[in-house]
Amino acid sequence: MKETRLTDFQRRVYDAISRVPRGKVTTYKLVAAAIGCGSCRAVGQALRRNPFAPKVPCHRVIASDLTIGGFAGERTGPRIRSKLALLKAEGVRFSGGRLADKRRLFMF
DNA sequence: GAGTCATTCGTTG
DNA sequence: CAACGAATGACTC
Repeated sequence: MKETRLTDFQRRVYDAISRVPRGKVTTYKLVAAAIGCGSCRAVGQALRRNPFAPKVPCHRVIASDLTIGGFAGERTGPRIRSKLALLKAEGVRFSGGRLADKRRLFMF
């Protein structure tokens, strides 16, 4: 059991996503910019491990291209399907694997 | 210490 | 318009 897995960076990522209201989604780049990181990959890294799941709605984070991005460590597969279904259940509509309404994007 | 990653941007064909 | 490679920052083994 190691608690040291949480770094200052990860803490900011989870905090940023945690403040995203239900029915809205955010992008890796937005989160990265919100925490002050120049790399969007670092954000995905934190979500991929997601030690705070499901406390942290990592499924509310999509790519800046409005694409679904990834989920559960997979960029594609049945897990992504679940992510889409989950967002849809929250009021977020996706079309062709991309966010139908960018207005659902939550900006910090 | 090196490799990997759920990304993004820019350039080239 | 489409596709590929390079860049970047952090995490894990």
